[in-house]
Amino acid sequence: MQHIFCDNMLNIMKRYFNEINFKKIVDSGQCFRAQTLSCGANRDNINETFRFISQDKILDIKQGEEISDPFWCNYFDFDKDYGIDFQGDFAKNDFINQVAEYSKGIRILKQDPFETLISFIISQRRSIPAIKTCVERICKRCGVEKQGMYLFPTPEDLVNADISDCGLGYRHDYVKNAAKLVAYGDINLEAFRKLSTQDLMYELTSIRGVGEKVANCVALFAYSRYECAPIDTWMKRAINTYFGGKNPFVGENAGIAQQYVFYYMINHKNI
DNA sequence: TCCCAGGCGATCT
DNA sequence: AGATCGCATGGG
Repeated sequence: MQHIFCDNMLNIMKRYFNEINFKKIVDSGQCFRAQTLSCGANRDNINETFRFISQDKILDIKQGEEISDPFWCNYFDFDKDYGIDFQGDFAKNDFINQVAEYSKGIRILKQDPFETLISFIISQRRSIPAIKTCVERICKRCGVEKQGMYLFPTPEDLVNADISDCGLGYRHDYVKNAAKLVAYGDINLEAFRKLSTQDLMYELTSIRGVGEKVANCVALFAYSRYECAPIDTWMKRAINTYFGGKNPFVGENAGIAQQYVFYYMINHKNI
């Protein structure tokens, strides 16, 4: 079976999935505005607060705290059983074990489609810190202020604002064009939810500045298409280093396996 | 300073 | 259909 790698990795990981790890999610590269709020010296970081922003909601939460708000339960994908009991032989793989241990607690978020689309258009050929800087700039430029934070702009906000000095580079026109498509109703990101993954990918890649990789990110991180596995420079490196150049990230949970490997890779840059 | 970053579109073979 | 190239900017 082609997707045996992904199934095996989830099989390993199910042992660990009794707790979400907010810190890892903040640093996982799937969202760009979540923060770890610094909170004085504590060597165990036991009092760290994590701040998530989605649509017009802000959540401050500490590790171990319960979430009851249905909005955030949905955001953190509580309904998805990451401990799926896959069948098939278990091929012991040292790399899979390392990744599962290292990345345990990350979940695939259900983010706002417009924010995800714009953010990942901006993401191309940028480092994660640089993406965060750009996204924060456009929020501050034209997003609504709330509790000292700035919400991600609506399509209309983005169309009407001058964001030419937000450091977007050649992606500026891509962002403006995508915002116009949504603001003018030429595409309906909510209606995309009921498309097949194949049709969703077709619609997303028809937007200028959206290729296979960015479309996969939007499909996975906004529309929960777990079979979509974005392959960027880090994932290419992983494939070449650990899988002999053959992409193992295929199958119905490929995107989840991909995200765990991605998190491992960006935190092991010396390899 | 130099290299590279969650790539894409245009333009070739 | 595959391979190559230019692209704007910021972080390490």
